Formats: sequence, structure tokens, C-alpha cells
Amino acid sequence: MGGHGGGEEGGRGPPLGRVINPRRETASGEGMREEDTFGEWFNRLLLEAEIMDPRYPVKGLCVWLPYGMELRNRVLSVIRGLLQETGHREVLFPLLIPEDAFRKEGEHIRGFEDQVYWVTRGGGEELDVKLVLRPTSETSMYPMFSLWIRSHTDLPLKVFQVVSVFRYETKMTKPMIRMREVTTFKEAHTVHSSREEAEAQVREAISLYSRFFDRLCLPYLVSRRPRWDTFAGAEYSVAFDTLLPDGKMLQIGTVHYLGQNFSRVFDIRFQRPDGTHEYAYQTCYGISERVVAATLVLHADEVGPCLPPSLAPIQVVIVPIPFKEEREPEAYSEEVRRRLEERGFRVVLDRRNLRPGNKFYYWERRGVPLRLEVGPRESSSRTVTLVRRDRRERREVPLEGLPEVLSQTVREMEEEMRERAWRRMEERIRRVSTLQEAGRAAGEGGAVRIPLCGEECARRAEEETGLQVLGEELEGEGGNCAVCGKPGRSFLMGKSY
RNA sequence: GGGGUCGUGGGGUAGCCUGGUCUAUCCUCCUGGCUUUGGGAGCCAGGGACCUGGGUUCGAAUCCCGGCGACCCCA
Repeated sequence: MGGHGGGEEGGRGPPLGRVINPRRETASGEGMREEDTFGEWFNRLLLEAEIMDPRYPVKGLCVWLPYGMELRNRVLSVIRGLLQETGHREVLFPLLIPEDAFRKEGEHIRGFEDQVYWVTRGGGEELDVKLVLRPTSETSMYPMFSLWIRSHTDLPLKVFQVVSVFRYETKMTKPMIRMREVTTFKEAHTVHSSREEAEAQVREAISLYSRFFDRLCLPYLVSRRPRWDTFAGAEYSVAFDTLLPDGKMLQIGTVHYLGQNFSRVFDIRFQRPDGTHEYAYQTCYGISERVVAATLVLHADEVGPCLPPSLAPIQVVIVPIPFKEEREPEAYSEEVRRRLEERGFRVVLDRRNLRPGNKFYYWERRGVPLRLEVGPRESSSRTVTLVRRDRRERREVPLEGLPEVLSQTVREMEEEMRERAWRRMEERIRRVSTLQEAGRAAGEGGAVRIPLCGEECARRAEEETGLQVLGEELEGEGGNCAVCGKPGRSFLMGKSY
């Protein structure tokens, strides 16, 4: 896994350069400690795990550190793979959008104008045409789509890009969760020749994102956002939310059906086989680095994160347990490392001059999912001691066949991490039938499923509970509306980022 | 949008209320040395800080005002 750290020969050693994070006393318990606030805990986790440095001197901007960058890139390669398998092609549009294009779609501009950054000057000169830093790329892409699309044979068009987007957030910013520069915005945009095909694309996107979150071992809830929370310019929006340890819901993905709202104003038309013209039907859908935040936070314990092994920049750390006058473990641990690298595992052999326990903590803070302890005992019996980061149970495994055992362990571990995270989330999402129960359940740090008959009553429910209506579940059991008593459908309510 | 708490070495803090022995505390971290280290944090030495701009004062880490930044609560 070259390139990690400035360690020993071949870059295989641990990072010996600057170690940013401090040592900390650890307490028992899981994840956040009592005295932690979520924000402070998360900042500390990011810095100690060397994922991100939140200390950049501009509000709402952060720095990705090398180790975090590797994690980010692995996450991206998963989503890239899924998109490419389903016929999406990667593109890259400019960061700057001219004012007139940005202002074309009325709803869209109303949704974003309060939070865009303007570029109004070049050197000492005022610009004739003001430019916005994209808050999202519809208005950057769609004028070009209009040029590209002539005929039904040009459709469907399915593209995506991974870029920074900028939003002048007025709320409190939070590293990776609410940023003014979202540095990892994966946005897909598709164009279709019929409403049916475009809505089928919405379903494909939902299934694609579901598979993506499964790969990250993340639990999620899917709901259709209420009208007032629909993406600016869309006909409807479907969103994925997950529950964070502080009891708030985090939106980790959205899928929007745009209908012809944008194609009309950007003049994206195609010619049908019969010679007539029609405006195209569009969708767009996005995820951001918030998925990395969720992955870190939902699989963490009091020491730090536990990365899903298939995504971890370092999958296995080997810690030699030395013995006086005994050189054998060193040679033996080299052999173990070599064998695993030959089989494609991302491995670090930590030969630093530190006590083993010190190294255990060091790698656990960085979320390395698997550890091999190799001492005189293992050396003489040709075995290793395998420790899973999430369970910390020790288990002796013969060197012969170790790669197979590790592959098996990776599968089991991810399955377990996924199930554990799902269980923890579901336990905290109560099904309730009254507003009083909703308020109480949310007060205990969770969210609720509640039957409501429609958006009017959803509004009322928000006002009376102080909670937010996230949306109507796509698949959910109904019941009588908690506000008016008429037959209703399952809505999600909770506190939200 | 409204309210609150707070900015001290890279990280976490003591000191601030009651201005002066603050040449600023402790832990961690970093550097160097020692030690091949006994399955969960070795030992010794050294390095490193009062967010920023103004004001009050003989004197400001400490008091006042603005800015920037962090965290929390409510809508």
C-alpha cells in the first residue's frame, strides 16, 4: 500500500514523521464518552485518526490529511465502480458559473441565492459578468447538455463528477458534516426521453446508493422529502438518512426527479423518431463526504474508529512482541508481512522502538481493523495471534492458510459491523402513534416513525413537537394520522443536521 | 434567526473572578539519549503557548469594546 507514512524501507513501516494526535487516557464504555459533546468528540477523532485537520483558519473549511485522503479515495472508488457498472460516465465541469445561467431556473435560484459565493473581480477589475462558485452543478452542466442533446438517440445521458461545491453556510459549521466547501461532492445527472424512463432512473439511483451504503456498513432510512424540503427546482426528492450517536439524523444521500423544470429553461430538447420535439426529463443525485463521517462515527469506540476492512487504507498491522536476545520474531514477522502482501493485503509491520501496548493504541486510534501479534510463541509454532479491532478478542491462527482466514474474517467482520450498526439504529427509532410519544422518544436521543395523512398534518406535527419531518417512508406501515386521525402513512421525524 | 459558554505550547489544561515574583502549571506531544521492549501506553534530558486589533492602567494572560474562531441550547 505504498505511500503511507515516511517509515522504513519500501515505505512499509509506520509513519515516523509528525504524529499530530496526542495520547489520551481511555475510559471504558463505547464511542462517545459521557463528558463528550458530539462535536468535540468528532473533531478529536478526526485529528487523532489523522483523517482531517479541522484547524484551517477559515470557518467551514478543513484539510484532508494523507491517511484520510486514502480512505476518501477508497470510498470514492466504490461509488465510481457502482456508477460505471450502471452506465454512468465521469466528467468534469468548471467551478465557475455565469450569473445568467445560474439565475435561469426560478425555484433553483431562490433555493440557493442566499448561500452562494460570488466572484466579482479579477485582479483590480470588476467583472462584466459576475460568476458564482457552484453550490451544485445543474446550472453549470445544463447549458452544455442543451448543446449535446439533439435526438432521442443521444439519450439517455448519464454522467457524474466528483468536485468541491461551495455554500455560504450561516448555521454552525462542522467538519465533514456541514462545510462551506464540500470537498467531495459526487453528483450524477441524467437525461431521458420520457417521464417513465427518468423515474426508473430514480429507482436505479436508490438501489445503487443502497448498495453503496451496504459496502460502507452503514444503516439508512429512505424517505420522500416533504414539499418544503424538496431540492430547489425538483419535482420531488428522495433522501437517505442515518442516525448519529447524538440522536440526530444525518442526510447522507439524495435523489431528485427534476421532470422538465430545468430542460424547459435550459432548452434541453430532443427529436423523437416521428420528427417531433420534446423537452427532456431529468434526474440528479448526490452524495458527499458525509458518508465518510458516518462511517467513522457509526463504527467507533472510545479509542477511535474501526474502518470496514475492505475500505481501510491499512487493513492489517503486524506488531512484533520482542523477547530478550531473541531475534526470531523480527524475521518471522517479516515473513508474515511478505506472505500477506503477496496476497494483496494492505499491511504495515510496525518495528518502531515502542512498547507493544503503545502500538496497539496507536493503530486502534487510526481504525486499522485487523492486528497480528507475533512473538516468540508464534514464531516457534508457526502461527500468529489475530485480533479484530471491533471485538478485541485474540485468536491463534496457523501461518499456513492465514490469507484465507483473513479474507474470511474480513467478510464476517463487515457483515457483523453492518448488522450491529443497523441494530443500533433501529433500536433508537421508535414507532409511535401520537405526537406526545414522538416528543418523548426524540428526547431520549432517537427518531420516530409516525403515521401522518399528508403534508398539512406533517407541518402541524413539526410545529407541535419541535421535531423535523424528514419525509414519508417509501416502504412503511400506515396507521391513523397522529394529528387528525384520518388514515395515514409512515413518516420519519426527528432532530436533524 | 435567537440565546449562552469559551479561545493559554501541536493536543488537553492551571492561572483570570480579586491586574504586579507569570521568567506562566501539569499531562500529552515533538527532539535527542538510554533500553531489544515479556501479549494494552518504559526511563532520562531538552523543545514548545497567553487568538487578533484597539482601549483602560505606572503595569494586562487577567478588566472593557470590536473582529476572527470553537462548542452548546432554543426556533
